[in-house]
Amino acid sequence: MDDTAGEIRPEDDGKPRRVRADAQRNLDALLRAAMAVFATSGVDAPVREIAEKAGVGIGTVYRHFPQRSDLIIAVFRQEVDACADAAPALAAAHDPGKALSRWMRRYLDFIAAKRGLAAALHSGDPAYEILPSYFQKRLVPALQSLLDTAAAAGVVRGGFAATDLLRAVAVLAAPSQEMGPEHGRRMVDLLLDGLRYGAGPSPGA
Amino acid sequence: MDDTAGEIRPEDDGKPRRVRADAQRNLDALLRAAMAVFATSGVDAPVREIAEKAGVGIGTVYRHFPQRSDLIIAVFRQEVDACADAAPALAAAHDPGKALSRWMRRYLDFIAAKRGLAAALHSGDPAYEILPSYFQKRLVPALQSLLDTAAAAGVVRGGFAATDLLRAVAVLAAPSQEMGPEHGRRMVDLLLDGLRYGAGPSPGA
DNA sequence: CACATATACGGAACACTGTTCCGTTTTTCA
DNA sequence: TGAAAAACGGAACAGTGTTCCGTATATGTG
Repeated sequence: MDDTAGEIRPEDDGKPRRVRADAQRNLDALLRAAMAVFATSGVDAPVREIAEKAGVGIGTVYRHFPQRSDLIIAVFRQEVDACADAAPALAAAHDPGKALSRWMRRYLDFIAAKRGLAAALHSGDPAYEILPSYFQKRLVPALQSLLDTAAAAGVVRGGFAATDLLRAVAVLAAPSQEMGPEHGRRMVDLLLDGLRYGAGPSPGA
Repeated sequence: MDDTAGEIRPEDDGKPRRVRADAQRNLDALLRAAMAVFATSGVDAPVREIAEKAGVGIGTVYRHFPQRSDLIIAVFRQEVDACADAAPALAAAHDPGKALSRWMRRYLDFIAAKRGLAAALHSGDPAYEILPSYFQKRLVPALQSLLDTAAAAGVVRGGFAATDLLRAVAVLAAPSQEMGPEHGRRMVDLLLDGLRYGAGPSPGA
């Protein structure tokens, strides 16, 4: 609600000193390093590896993220934000149908990269309990606006809930068997074709 | 294929010495202790805790199960076997409809107790790759025979794949939100009611 | 029954985690 | 310029899984 993207600062009030430049720089480096390491080695990667890749000491990691889960959560939120923010950008750059399909691909890639994170989410650790709601809060409006715009333009059917679509893709992207990434893409394309079926300029009948 | 239940011995060939009694006793105690601890604390419980509960040293655990995952796999296989073996037992003790519904409840309880294990399965550790196929190999025939018997008796519709039902229950039992165990039971009952709908002695029309 | 030996046991020791702590360094601002 | 606040770095701690080997014991034989 208060920090959606960009630099992260706790407060901007009448405090005399502002956040030190090196602190902000290290925080950014940490988030970037963590994102890369999590994508490569999963969320169980050692903290020391992330610290080394970011070029900082271990103490610095724990200064910014008191618990290991705080770092995971920060990366997750940042990636959710990036995915959500992609929606208006795509809507401005493409026609409604293309914007919708491109965003779905974007979302699919996001989910597919979150293998290990899904396991962490359901691990029972209460630290992660806030993530699903954040996921919904940011992504549902993003997709809903794309859906509404596309429906208004007559390229897809209206009246379809963004939540259902998000959940469907998330489940489809799960690698239960050794089905490659092709599978997820085909299923998402199929879902979109389903939305296009029966679309028309006038929503009624 | 070779050891379905009961005592576990690697070979029974012409070897002069048979398995030492204390070894077998400790192995049984370990499996029992591991099952209890996994159910209580999840599959991430410390090995030392299991060793202590079984009344053996840590070295003994690793003598029987060289890797931590071997112990998890052994417990899992044992519980899958128990669930699969319950099918013919229930079929012999109850009428087809009752046997089917009781087994589904039994299976639901099995799945519901495996929270942490599901996370381990999808952790990418190749040691667990054999488990899903074992799961299918043992459980699909068990449920299929119950389904066929019930269909032949006319209490449920025929032509329903056991695999789909197993997967559906496994997904429904997953605690994505904070829905209690009641939710899983209601959904399973609903699935069974669905199977009963339109059932009759003659499958055609 | 006594004994020799393969077998199994137990737990100290090792390697590697996440996390805490505090002396040192750097940045900020008067 | 200088002092204080802020942040840094990494040694040290606590708790994992795993290995190793001296010790204890069950087994089969004379």
